[in-house]
Amino acid sequence: MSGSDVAATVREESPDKTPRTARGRKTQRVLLDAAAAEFGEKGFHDSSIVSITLRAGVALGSFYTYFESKDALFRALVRDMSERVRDTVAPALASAAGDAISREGVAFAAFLAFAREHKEIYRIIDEAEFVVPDEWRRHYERTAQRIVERLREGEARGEVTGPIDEAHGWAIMGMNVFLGLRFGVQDGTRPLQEVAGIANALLRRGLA
Amino acid sequence: MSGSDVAATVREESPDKTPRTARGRKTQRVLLDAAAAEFGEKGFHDSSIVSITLRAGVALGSFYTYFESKDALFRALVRDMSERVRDTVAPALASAAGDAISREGVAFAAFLAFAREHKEIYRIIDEAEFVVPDEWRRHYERTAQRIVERLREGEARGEVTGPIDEAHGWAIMGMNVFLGLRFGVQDGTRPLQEVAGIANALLRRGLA
DNA sequence: CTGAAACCTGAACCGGGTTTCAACTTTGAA
DNA sequence: TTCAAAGTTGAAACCCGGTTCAGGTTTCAG
Repeated sequence: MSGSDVAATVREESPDKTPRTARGRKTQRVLLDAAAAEFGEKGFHDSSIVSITLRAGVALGSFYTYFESKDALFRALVRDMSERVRDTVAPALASAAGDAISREGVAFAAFLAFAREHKEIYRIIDEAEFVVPDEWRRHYERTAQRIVERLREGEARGEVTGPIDEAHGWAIMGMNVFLGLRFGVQDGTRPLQEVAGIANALLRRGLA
Repeated sequence: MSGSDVAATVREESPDKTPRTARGRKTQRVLLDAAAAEFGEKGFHDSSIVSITLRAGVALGSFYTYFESKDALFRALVRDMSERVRDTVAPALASAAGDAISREGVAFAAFLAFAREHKEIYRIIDEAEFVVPDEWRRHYERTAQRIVERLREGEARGEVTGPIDEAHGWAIMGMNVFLGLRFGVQDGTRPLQEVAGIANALLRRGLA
């Protein structure tokens, strides 16, 4: 997350908490990174602000200079993660050739690689369902929407058979998420292309 | 969950807590039901044992006659939910005709209907990822395994093109779970058959 | 009918974690 | 250089909820 993104996210929640100096921005950044590590390891409820500030090498009280509460921190973090996933998949997609379906394969492969590298980020978004449901919803709605848009472009080019529905977005996203969980987070050893290949064949031709 | 199932689940965790009399079994049942409602509404961490016992109309201390801890209760509940889902899908499948793929459609439709009727159960299983990860894993591994087995039977009958992989199970399960979330829990108004139809067409022929 | 086991009760214990706050230090614009 | 604003600090107030426990009540096998 860029500094300005953090600021924007925080401003929405609590206008006064935005850092005014370079020193302040640095401290907020350190807290955010420490929080990502902590939440990724222990989950939301077993993480404590004491432990996060300890990890960040900052006094307990300083936390409340930049975040209104533990929830607000988690919210900012989820927003950050969501953007990171998007910003990882987008460039992979930009440089990819092929039809709409093989492009979905590229997107999934990029996501899977990302999940393997950032298991903690993956987990944070999942837990958002219970901690900050609106932020969680926002993430998945946008992700599904992006899939639908890509498929509709493919539909316009005659690469996929329409009509493309919102349900297609959610179905493919669900596929990707669960495969990412199984072969990204739980088991990171299976060749990435093997999994992506199976998923893409399913998407292209179905099982019949 | 039948009484014996509860007993079995609890026995694994804490042999002494099994109720010995009819009165005891009734109290445990009341607690379990109150807990399901409470967890479904508030999630694990915003639910309290005080509130659960209040809801159940039972003294706080009685809780510990039947459950070792809040976690143990949640564990028993997850097991219960998992079994209920399985026991709802199985009979629908048993009386279904058609090839392996349309049978998956039947299974999904049954699941979706179930999700609409028991949103709280759905949510409990989701949160298990963070509260009782082993129980959560058990649930999804078994669910995926069942899908794989059904597809392999279809493969043997030449109804689907193999080889069927573990990844197929997770992909289809992910699809079902996310569609269940979107069109079962979030939006319960869209015609069930419409969603099931889209999912099944995707599964059968893909998008190309 | 009887008494030991099972069950019920809720006040109190207890640990942990979030949040506040008042005193102190650093920053940076004028 | 100066000083008001921004940032830092950590002890402690405060709150909450899981768990325990000792004493009373009910059940049911013998």
